[in-house]
Amino acid sequence: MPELPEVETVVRGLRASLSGRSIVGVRLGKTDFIDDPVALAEKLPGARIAGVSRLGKFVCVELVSGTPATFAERRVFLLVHLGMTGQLITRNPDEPVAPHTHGFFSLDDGRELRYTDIRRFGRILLVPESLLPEFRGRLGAEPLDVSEEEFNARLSSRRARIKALLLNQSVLRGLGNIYTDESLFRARLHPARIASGLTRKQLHTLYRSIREVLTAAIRLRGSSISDYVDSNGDRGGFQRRHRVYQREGKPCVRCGEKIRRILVAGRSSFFCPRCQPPPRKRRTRRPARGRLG
DNA sequence: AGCTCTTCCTGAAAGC
DNA sequence: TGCTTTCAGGAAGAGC
Repeated sequence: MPELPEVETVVRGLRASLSGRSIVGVRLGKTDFIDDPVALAEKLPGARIAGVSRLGKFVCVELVSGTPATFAERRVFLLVHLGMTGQLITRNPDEPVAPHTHGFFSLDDGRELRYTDIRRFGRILLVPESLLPEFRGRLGAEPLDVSEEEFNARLSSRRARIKALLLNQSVLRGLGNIYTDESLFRARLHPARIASGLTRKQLHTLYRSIREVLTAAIRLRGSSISDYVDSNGDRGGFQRRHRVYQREGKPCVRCGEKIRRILVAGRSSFFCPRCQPPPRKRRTRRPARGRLG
């Protein structure tokens, strides 16, 4: 499932191959995951791709229509969220089309950018330049850009479980199930720990761990555990470095204890019960047994 | 504020 | 073997 490192890898590939190209045509299949398919088909043809960047888990394609010298210039951003199984790949039109390909964006050099998404949990939307700040504002901080001070401020007063907060895109944008589990393992923090109960030092370690995990994962071009491939259709390599994710029952690389899986915030959460000790059980007030308890 | 539950969707895996 | 059921999961929305 594409998280920050996977999306970053896709973005780097697209930036290299799409920058300066123009979109000359749009063909769509199923459109239930597209906010406004009509607008997409109307506004994209003729637009020049001025840049490709990443906004959390969104691929952000900057499009410019019209001639720069005229008032007709319009800058819009094509935002693509890959969901669980989304793929953005550049192909030649004569190459075979993968099943579940629902978007074809023809380019002026003869190639096409294809969007494939088996489960259609992805999302495609167009955001005009004027509304981009608002869109960005609804998302949290970039995990690799956020300062340690802001990171602390966003977590230290929250009473939710740390895993739920790390997954929440309005707290930090870009982390998903794989990288929260891997970061928490490296920080030796149990996923169900309450954020406000963490010490300064634990938050510091977590901050560092997230950076280290994401940086290493980007270096290996992401994790391919199911459908993820980059913009060339190539798999990533970080799945070989997972220390807890999908390793239930296997020995902890640090202490040998069996990795466990529990549900936290409705998500499978993998952790080492020895390296990441569970939080103290919440005191449940029970009626006093005797007269004075 | 933050929890659980539900919905979307498909294919893999488990169950029978 | 083959059909049916279950499950996974990012995000949003409902309801508590």
